[in-house]
Amino acid sequence: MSRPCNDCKVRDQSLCSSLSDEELSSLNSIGHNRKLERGQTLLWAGDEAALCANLLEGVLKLSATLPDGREQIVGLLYPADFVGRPFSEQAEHTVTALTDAELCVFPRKPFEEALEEHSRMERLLLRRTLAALDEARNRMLMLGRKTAEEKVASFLLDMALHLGKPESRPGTPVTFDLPLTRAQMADVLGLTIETVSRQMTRLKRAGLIDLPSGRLVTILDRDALEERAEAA
Amino acid sequence: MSRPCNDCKVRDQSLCSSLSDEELSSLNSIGHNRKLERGQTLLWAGDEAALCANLLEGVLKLSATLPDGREQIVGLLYPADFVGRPFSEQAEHTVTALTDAELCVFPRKPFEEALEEHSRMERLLLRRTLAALDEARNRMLMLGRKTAEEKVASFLLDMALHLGKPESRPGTPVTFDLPLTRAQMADVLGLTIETVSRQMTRLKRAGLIDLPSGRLVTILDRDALEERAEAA
DNA sequence: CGTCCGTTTGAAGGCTCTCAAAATATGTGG
DNA sequence: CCACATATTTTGAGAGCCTTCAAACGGACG
Repeated sequence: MSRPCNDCKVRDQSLCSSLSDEELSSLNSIGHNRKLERGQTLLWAGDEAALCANLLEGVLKLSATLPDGREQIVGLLYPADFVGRPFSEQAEHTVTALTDAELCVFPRKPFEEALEEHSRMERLLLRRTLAALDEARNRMLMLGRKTAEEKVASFLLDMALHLGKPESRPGTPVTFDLPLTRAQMADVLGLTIETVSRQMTRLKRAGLIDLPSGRLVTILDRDALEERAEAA
Repeated sequence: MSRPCNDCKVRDQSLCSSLSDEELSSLNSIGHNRKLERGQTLLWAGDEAALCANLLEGVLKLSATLPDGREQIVGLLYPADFVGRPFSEQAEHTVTALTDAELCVFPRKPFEEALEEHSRMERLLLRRTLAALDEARNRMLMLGRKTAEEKVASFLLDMALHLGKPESRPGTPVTFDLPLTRAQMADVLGLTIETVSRQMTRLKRAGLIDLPSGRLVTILDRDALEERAEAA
């Protein structure tokens, strides 16, 4: 058995938060720790969906592709998020690490049994799946109806929520390190690299954000950014 | 109590298919039949999510809007589909009838209790929600990365699947009556009315489809349409 | 210090949108 | 059942946003 769950970084945020310590140790016996390097793929769309997991650390992307190679990132996963597709023989989307990452991995079949055995966990997964569905649908609005500037602004605000320091005072600048390249941002937003880059410099020149170096982003004027995110 | 479930059009396709006859009658006691006219809205985004339902007949749209009125249809619901958002105080998306429709409606709170009581139904809802999530994400690929022609071709194939006669011989033309206006198609595909219309006539002139009258569509060459749906 | 990868910037083109009007379908009242 | 009014769809012309193609710039790493 791998490392005891007491040390787990996401013990009380992941699906496992629904389990008692005893239940947890039985689940733990079928799971094991796994690390991914940036760029490494955990599951390929079309392949057997062999496993499920809790993400402990890092950021993953979920992506879909067309036969000619065009790619769309259809979801981003953060620590404590659930990974995988129970009850499906085949993975529908590809799961790849955007940063070095760490997971608690379960073979799918035994995990499905654990779900049926631990109804509180099943219930929590249902709630999370419903929330993920709402989120995916909201992202459809962004993809179908927002302009390039609105898309980039929305994306930056979303990243700030996930990566920014917890609750700095409103009005205070927030800084974070983007885990995505421009190409990956483009694949999230349904744009091209060049368009993303141009919109970033536009926002910078407008004084709404700063790009100090590398992939660092500082949000200087959150309110103005929010306005541009949905053309009030 | 409303009409007995034995007459139900979707008794063994809806969520209820997971219930025994006795279980069903207890659920039935909290549900009632409701009809919607074309254009009528069942739930408004932002309002209290007061109810859940099984769709018995007709087609519904799920939509999201931006403050300035731009709209995106984020999902279509067909008979036997589940409607609503359990465990959420607020509806995230607006639900509106595209055709006259009939539902079996449950107040949300009692329905949530029924879910917890009938674990097979809860499990089935989980599976359906996971499938809906996969579908929503695939639609993100369409919105973000497909051209107008590919979007329209994909849409027509999708409609044929849902509305076409069950399993006509491959190669045989399929005809169906679109439940959506051009404007609604545009809102599904993230395009404008005019672009949708132009792509439809292009496909017609190319001999892949026919538009006999009104909203009737005939798919003449399914294979060719599939090729244009994802630019092989 | 040179190479490689990612980012930025520029110029031109094309796909889709916008604006506009004609054509067709739908619906209503007489 | 027809005539009119309304809504929807089609078609056209032009503009604009984003893409494509290309090159310069910058940072990381050997």
